[in-house]
Amino acid sequence: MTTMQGVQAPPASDGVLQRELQQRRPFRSPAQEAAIAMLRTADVVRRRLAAAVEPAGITLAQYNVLRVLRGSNPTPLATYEIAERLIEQTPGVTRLLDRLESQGWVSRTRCTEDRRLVHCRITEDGLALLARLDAEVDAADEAAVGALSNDDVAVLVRLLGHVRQGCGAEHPTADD
Amino acid sequence: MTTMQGVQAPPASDGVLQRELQQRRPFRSPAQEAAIAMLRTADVVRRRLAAAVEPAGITLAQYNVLRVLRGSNPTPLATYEIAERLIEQTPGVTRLLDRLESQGWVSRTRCTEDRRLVHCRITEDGLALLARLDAEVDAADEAAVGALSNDDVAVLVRLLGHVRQGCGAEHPTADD
DNA sequence: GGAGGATGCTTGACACGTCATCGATTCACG
DNA sequence: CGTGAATCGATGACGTGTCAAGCATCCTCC
Repeated sequence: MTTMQGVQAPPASDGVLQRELQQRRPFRSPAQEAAIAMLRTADVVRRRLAAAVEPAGITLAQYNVLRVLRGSNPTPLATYEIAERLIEQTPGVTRLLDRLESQGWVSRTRCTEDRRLVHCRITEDGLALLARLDAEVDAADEAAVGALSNDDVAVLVRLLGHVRQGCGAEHPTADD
Repeated sequence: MTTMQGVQAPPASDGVLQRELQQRRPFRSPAQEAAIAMLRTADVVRRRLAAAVEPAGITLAQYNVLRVLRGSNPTPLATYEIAERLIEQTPGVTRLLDRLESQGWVSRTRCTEDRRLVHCRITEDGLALLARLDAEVDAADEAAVGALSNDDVAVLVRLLGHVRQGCGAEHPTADD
């Protein structure tokens, strides 16, 4: 890219990250530093969210499915529609739903008009569960970005959007 | 207050219904939007990196272990030291090493001075594998953040660093 | 209306993340 | 010296991500 660094990556954040890491060598490029920062940060945020949700007996992946279903409630969603709306794409939605249904948070019925489809809805118990978790999750979100000003949050969201576009992946960012 | 919307209003006490309607909005808070953006973006980036690495027959997690070992080469690392330096913390390093060793990318030897430790080193074949993958991985990194200016990359890295600190998680992440 | 293809879901296989536990080894302290 | 705590690692169990294959159902086109 630019000529300013050969092997030496210019410190995007004055080398703080690098120093924490006890790295013997700097990042090969700013792009690499950014990619690693994104993966690590998301890992930390995911952990934080999972910790907020798991005391209730569900995993973060299950929670996200419930959020999607709450967002469409009372209209049911087909399994593939849930998959499309999840943060992390996965063909494993069927199994997530298996466990959610066995715990009573979700109900499934075979669609009569198109028997290939399975209509999924969140139950009253599921809604109550989410309502109980909202505060915890909001707190986790706030903890994650609380150190940032409103402007910084907006900038962060915008830059991340550019990154997603650059990776050529763009599907809706929906949940509730 | 909230604009009514005639979807089958359940007889809820005001708070409940209002909450439902609020959740029809895209995001409940800027913090939530940012958290979701981070998770989704990292997912996209991880996919891109995994695609760059898996044609060579290793997973992204295995690749990251090899990168850590290359970073310390020729000094061997104990298993727990590898775990500390991985991007995503995991107690499963033993199993990652099992597969890497069986494929010949890594060699392990029981430490003679402290028999609890297992010294792990990357093999010559492992180094060659990484050398072959460097270009692919660099390209993936560039693809991810290529849409951003250098200044934007620096801003992104800085903001992500603040988020990590806010989550109160600081552990090392080294790779090469 | 019947054949072929597309669609939606399920299942199986494997790797990984996560937690709990256990065995082996080392070290600190009495 | 010997006991007990701490450390390191392996292992088992469970949920999930990922790919591939299989099955039922629908649709299109002949």
